Amino acid sequence: MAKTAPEIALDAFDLAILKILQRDNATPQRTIGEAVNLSAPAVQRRIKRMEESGVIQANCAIVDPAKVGQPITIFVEVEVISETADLIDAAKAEFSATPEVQQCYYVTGEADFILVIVVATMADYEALTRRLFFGNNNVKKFRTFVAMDRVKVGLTVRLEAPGR
Amino acid sequence: MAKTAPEIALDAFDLAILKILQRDNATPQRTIGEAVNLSAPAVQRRIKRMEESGVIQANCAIVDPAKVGQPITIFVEVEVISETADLIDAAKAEFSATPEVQQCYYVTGEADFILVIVVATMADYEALTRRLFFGNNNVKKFRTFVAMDRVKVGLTVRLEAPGR
DNA sequence: CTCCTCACGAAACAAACTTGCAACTTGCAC
DNA sequence: GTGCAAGTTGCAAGTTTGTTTCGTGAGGAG
Repeated sequence: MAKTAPEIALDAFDLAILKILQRDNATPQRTIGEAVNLSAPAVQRRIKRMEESGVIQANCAIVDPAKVGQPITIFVEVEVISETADLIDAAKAEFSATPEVQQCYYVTGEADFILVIVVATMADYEALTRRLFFGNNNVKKFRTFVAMDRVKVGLTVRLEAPGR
Repeated sequence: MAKTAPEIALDAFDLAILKILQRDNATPQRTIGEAVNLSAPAVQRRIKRMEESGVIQANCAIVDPAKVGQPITIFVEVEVISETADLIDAAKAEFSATPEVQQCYYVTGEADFILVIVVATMADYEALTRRLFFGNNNVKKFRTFVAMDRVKVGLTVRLEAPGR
């Protein structure tokens, strides 16, 4: 039921492998092996273990939104009226199910949710606000930030040096 | 120098392929071919074309930050004092070069930059604020939002249905 | 000291990717 | 309507890559 989470321990080899895969997971295992001084099978076993343990969550292609007709990235801070558990869960579910919502975080501070939204046109965004925010009685207010420049985009995680 | 951007046109096949790769780029081309009714070589050629044209920006492994000792995700809205081109560029460069900064956007609205930061401890974040914000004379103020729940995380882009 | 467990490396095996070629479809000029 | 040129497809062979198996050696417990 619960997803297998064996809480694996990672050594310097694993981190070095992750560092490479995080940048390009099409790198041949043999090449990785040469880079980290390990044989290809050893690399293969470690990758498999990290995938099974959830350290590697997914292997996916990163698509340029602008090249597929979705050039607008928007941040939204959402403030809700009532923070009861079921209302928050309902909001999480709705945001998660919306394909235009690329990322959704439940946060502390002056807002309750922060959304990253990718759309084709401002009209699309306007329609989305009607549905997600104005159509939701529990949304008190929301603030919009339109991205002019995607300076740095990725999900790359910092991997500390082996000596730890 | 300039990145090759042949501005390719995508048809329904390309979108269907992208949709699969966006979720799992380790899917065999043969399997993709069966799903979209194309032969494996045809799929391969389309993927290659999309990679060369920049539609597919990268192929990478998604690492769970919590599993590698970086359990804290933080949003920061940064407001600067002066918005001259060189100062903005300097800020972009500094944010980009900081490994803890996972994402950085230059935005319109009540803030100028929005950052997504991933760190191991709040002490690390505190040290980072000293360096990035208090140590930068051009930062007027910044607001911090700590993520309690990463409800939806990804860089998946919505791909409209073939009929277009 | 012996046994057990575990991780690594080398080689064989299986699978996937890549390339060349001929045939088909599409668009356009004549 | 006819013929040409460009692009795309599918098939098949060749090559690279990923995967499994087996044997070896390094700790750790009894």
